[in-house]
Amino acid sequence: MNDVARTAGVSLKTVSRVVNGETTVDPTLVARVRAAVAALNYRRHLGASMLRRMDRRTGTIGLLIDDVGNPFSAALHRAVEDAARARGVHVLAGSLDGDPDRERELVRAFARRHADGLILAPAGADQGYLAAELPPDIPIVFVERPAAGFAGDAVLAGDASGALRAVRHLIGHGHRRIAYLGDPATHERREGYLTALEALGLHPVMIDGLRGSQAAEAATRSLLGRARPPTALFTGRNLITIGAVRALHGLGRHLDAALVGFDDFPLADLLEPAVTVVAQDPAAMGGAAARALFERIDGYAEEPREISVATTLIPRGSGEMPPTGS
Amino acid sequence: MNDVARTAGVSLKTVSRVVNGETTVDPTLVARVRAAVAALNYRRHLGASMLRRMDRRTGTIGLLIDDVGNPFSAALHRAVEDAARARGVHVLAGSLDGDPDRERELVRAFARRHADGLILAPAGADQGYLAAELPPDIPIVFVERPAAGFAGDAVLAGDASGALRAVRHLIGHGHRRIAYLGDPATHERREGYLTALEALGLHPVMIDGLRGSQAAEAATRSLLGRARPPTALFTGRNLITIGAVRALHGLGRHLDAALVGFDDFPLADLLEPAVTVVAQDPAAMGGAAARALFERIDGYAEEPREISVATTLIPRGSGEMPPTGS
DNA sequence: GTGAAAGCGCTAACAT
DNA sequence: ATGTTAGCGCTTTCAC
Repeated sequence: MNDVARTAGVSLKTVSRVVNGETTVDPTLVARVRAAVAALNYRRHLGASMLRRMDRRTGTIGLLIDDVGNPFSAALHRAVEDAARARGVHVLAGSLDGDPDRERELVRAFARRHADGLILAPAGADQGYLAAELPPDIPIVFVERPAAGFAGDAVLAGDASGALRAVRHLIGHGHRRIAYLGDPATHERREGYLTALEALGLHPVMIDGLRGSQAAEAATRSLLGRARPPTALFTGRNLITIGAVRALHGLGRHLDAALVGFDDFPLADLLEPAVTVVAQDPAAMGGAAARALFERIDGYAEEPREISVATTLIPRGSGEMPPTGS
Repeated sequence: MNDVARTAGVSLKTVSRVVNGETTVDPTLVARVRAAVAALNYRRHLGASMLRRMDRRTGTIGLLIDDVGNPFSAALHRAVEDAARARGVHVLAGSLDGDPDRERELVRAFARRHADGLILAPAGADQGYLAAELPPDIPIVFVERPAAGFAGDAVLAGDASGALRAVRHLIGHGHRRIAYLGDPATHERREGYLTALEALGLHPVMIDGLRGSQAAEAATRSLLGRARPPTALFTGRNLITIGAVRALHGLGRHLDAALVGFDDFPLADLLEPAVTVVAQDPAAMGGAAARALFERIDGYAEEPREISVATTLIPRGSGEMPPTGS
C-alpha cells in the first residue's frame, strides 16, 4: 500500500480511501491510484484491514453440521452458501460426525478465526460450554436440533409432530405392530412415535443407537427375523431408511413390510415400492438459519426465536401397504 | 495480551512465548501466564498474529467445486476436510455451478483471504486468468477436470478411458445403437464414447449441453420416441443418469433400453434394474487432491503432476441387458 | 531466560 | 479534499 502511494504520488490514506471506495476523493487521484494498483498488482490484505476496522467483520461464517458429505447436510450447506453469497460472505464448513468433542473443538476454532457468526447442528447433548467458548459478540443459530444449556435462535423441523404424523399414517393403514429405528440425534422423532403408539395403547418396539446405514440394515434384518415381526417400520433418518430398504430388498420382503422414513432422499420415488417419507426441507432450513444469523449479525437482539420449517408427508407406496401375516 | 501480561506480571513477549508453546520459558512464569489467560478468558487473535509471522499461514484452504450440495462434490469435500483436519487446517468451500465468472470471482476472493492453497474443479474452459489473479505463493491443485492455460497438479479420473470402457461394455452385450447424453463438463467422456464407436464404424448419437437432471429426462424421452431409438444409453454424469432412469421408468421402458452411467450414485443398486455405472471415487480424489496441495504448501516445487484415480465399471444389470427391437 | 522497541498492513481520529 | 499520526494485536529482532 505504501508502494502504491509512492507510485501514485499520493499519501497512504488516499490509497486507503480509494481502495475502500470512499467518494470523497478527487477523480484525478482516484485514477492515479487505480493505475498504480494495477501496475503493482496490489491487493489489500483483509487480515490487516480487519485489525483496525471498527466493525471487525471477517466476512466469514462457520457452518458446523453432521457431515458435509451427507446429502441432507450438503443441501443445507448449499442453501447457507447461497444466502451468504448474496452478502459477499464466505462459509467455513466442518463435519461433526455426531461427536460432541469435535463440536466443541470446531466452535472454538471458528471463534478464534473470528467468524462473524456460527450455524450449528448440535451433536452433543449439552451446549453449555458455549457460554465460555463463544465470545459474546459472535451470534449462533442452531439448526436441525435444539441446543441445551445455551439460548439462541433455532431452526427446527418439527420433528416430534412429523414423526407423529408418520406413525398415525401407518396406523391409519391398519398397522398395529410398528417398530422404530433411530439414533441418538433422532430422539425427538422417537417421542413422536411413542406419543402416537401410546394414544392407542400399542406396544412400542424401538431400536436405538444405529450409527449409519449398515447398522440399520443389520437391525432391520434381525427385527424381521423375530417370531412376530412388525408389519411396519418407522425409520428416524435417511441413512437408516436406506439401510432398512436394503435389508427388505435383501430379504425379498420389500412388499411385505410397510415403511415410512423421516427425511426424503434422492430416488426414493423410483424404488420398488417407492418410499413414503416425512420430508424435511433442508434448503429451507439452511436458508432460514442463514437469514436468522445475518439478522443477529446486523444487530437484532431480541429474545431467541424458534423457527419451524414444516415437514411434508409424501405418500409413495411403501407407507400405504396393508399389514401382512398374522 | 497486554492485559494478560500485566495480570501475570510479565512482559508481553513472555505471554507471546507461552501462547506459542516456546520451550524456553521458566515454568513458574508459564504457570502464571496460563492462569492469567484463563482468568481473563484471553484468546489469541490469529489475524493479528498472522500479520507479523514469518510463515504467514492462515490455516485455511479454499475448495471450489461444482456444487457443495451435489453428492459427488460433497463426498469429495468430505475427503478434503478429513485430510485438512489431520493438519488442523480448515476448509472454505464454494460452489461454482459451472459458471466461469463465479470461478474467477471465488479464486480472487479466496486469494484475498490468504488461503494457504486452493483446490479447484474448473468450471470455465480457460484458467489463464490464474496467472494474474493467483499470487505465486499460493498453490493450486485441479480436480475432476484438467485446467487449460495454467500449469498445476491435477487429480483426474481417467474420464476418456472410463467412458471407453463403458461403451465397449455395451457393445460387448450386443448394442450397436448407443446414444450419449452429456453436458459441457463431460467433454472428455464424450471423447471416450466417440473413440469406442469409431473403432467399429458405428454411428454416434449425441445430446450435449444437458444442465441438470430434468433436461436429461426430457432428452431421454425424446430420444426414445424416435423412429429407430437407441437400444442403449451412455450418460455422462450422475445427474444425467438419474434423469435418464426417471424417463425410462416414466415410459415403462426401463427393461427395454440398456444404460451405463458415468459416476456412481446412492441406491443405484436398488433400482429396477440396478444401474451399471463407471464409478469414480470422489473420496479418493478429494484425498489425493488435498495431499498434493499440502505437499505444495510444504514446499514441493517439481513439475506439475497428473494424478489418476482409477474408475471402476460396476455391472449391476442395466448395462447387461441385450438390445431389444430391430 | 526475559524484555524493550520496531513494525506487519491497514484504518480511525484529527489535523490541514 | 488530502495528509499526519497513532494504534489494532501480535511477532520479530536484538539487547539485557
